[in-house]
Amino acid sequence: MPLRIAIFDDNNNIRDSIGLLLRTEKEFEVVGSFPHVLDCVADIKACRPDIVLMDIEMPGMTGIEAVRTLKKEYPEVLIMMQTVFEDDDRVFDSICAGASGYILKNFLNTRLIDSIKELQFGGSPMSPSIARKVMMKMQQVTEQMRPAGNTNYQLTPREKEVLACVVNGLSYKMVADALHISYETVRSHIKKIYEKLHVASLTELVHKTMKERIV
Amino acid sequence: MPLRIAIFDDNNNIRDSIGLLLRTEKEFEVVGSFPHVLDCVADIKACRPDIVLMDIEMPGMTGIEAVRTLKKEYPEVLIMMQTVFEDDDRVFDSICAGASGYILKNFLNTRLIDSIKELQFGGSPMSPSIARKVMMKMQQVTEQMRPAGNTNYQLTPREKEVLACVVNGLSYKMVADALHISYETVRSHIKKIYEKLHVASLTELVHKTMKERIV
DNA sequence: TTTACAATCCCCAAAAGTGGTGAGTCGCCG
DNA sequence: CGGCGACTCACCACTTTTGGGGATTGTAAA
Repeated sequence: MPLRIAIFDDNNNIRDSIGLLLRTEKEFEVVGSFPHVLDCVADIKACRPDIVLMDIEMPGMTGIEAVRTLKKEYPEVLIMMQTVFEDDDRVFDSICAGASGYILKNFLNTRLIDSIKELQFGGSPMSPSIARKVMMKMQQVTEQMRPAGNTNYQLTPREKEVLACVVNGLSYKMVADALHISYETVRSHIKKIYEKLHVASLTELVHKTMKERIV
Repeated sequence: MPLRIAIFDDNNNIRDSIGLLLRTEKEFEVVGSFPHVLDCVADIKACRPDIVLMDIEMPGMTGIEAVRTLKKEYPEVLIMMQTVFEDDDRVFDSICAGASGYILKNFLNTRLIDSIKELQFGGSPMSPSIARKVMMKMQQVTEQMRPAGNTNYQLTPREKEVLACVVNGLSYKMVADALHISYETVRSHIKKIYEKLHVASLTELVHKTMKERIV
């Protein structure tokens, strides 16, 4: 079964040359080639590609919006972005929008085939600088996820369960019901948790728990 | 000026063969080679590498903890992880801890030199499957950053003030005091907010507010 | 075996929050 | 001007939470 590929690019020459290039590979089949993304959902619906090559600069709807739209409708389609410039920020955005790979047009001739195969087999081909950017963003985000880091309050498993419940908005009674224990037991746990987290009310508790990503 | 490289790996053979391999490149200089990471901070302080090759499985302190520690002390040092198995999760964690690249030991011979150079010139060499994992995590995280996106609950400025207070753990009385209004007024605002956010208790309110990044 | 602690349950009195209803002032817009 | 909405305040009845006390069981470490 061949790998079905669709191309979106406003430049006819590039579209054609990509098509020619891809046709040199037996297992590739170019099933669509479009100069804009205004009808991209309908286009994809019609040609059913496995992989989409998406130019990032296009008239009308931009490639990155198209990615977002397409990914919402067809999450299983893999999208590889391509751009002339090493336009880090926009490519980065499009990656966040749902693209799985990225390649510079300069490298189309030498790297396109390999990149598509990498994409097909579970990889995410991207240029070095983008990779670094993604890594740093990654680290930055996970960093802000745990502010104090090693804030270990030594909650017991049961206490964590109770905490999870109240944080999700359950009242003591509902927690008791959910965990099949009595109302008074819930209270006992809560009291302990209050001591351990140094709070004195549910609002503080929820706030601290969510801010510090406990439970 | 040569590129200074340090190696951490508990396997002497691997450490030696990596050293030999790297010495074939004129611009590389192996400035340190250590069988464990227990003194990694001191080691780095002593040999001052530009790039660290870090084995992920090691006795005592694990490679990933070492990454976290080192990055705290020497954020400018680039760290490349290496592992025998394609141990996605742990490698992924170490990347989050601050590693800038990752390579499978199988590929050491063929890809190590290139990967180090890629690292040196601003890239983030990593195996395809890890790249994909990172991408997906990236998308998932940025997704949860804006949950519904356009969740506009039309809170008035005053209501937002009140909300900010209660979310920070203040009781009604304290809010009243802080905003120089009466207790009953605070209650009025809270009631309105409850309606607008479709919640029925403070815990739900705090939870929803924090989850959806209101205030 | 004693000690320690998680987990379960109970009671009382005080404090805080919830729901409903009503109502006054102010400023803005048609 | 009249209506609307933001902001302010009040009262009543009710529920929920909080801060003290205490008790029992079982398990696991000292």
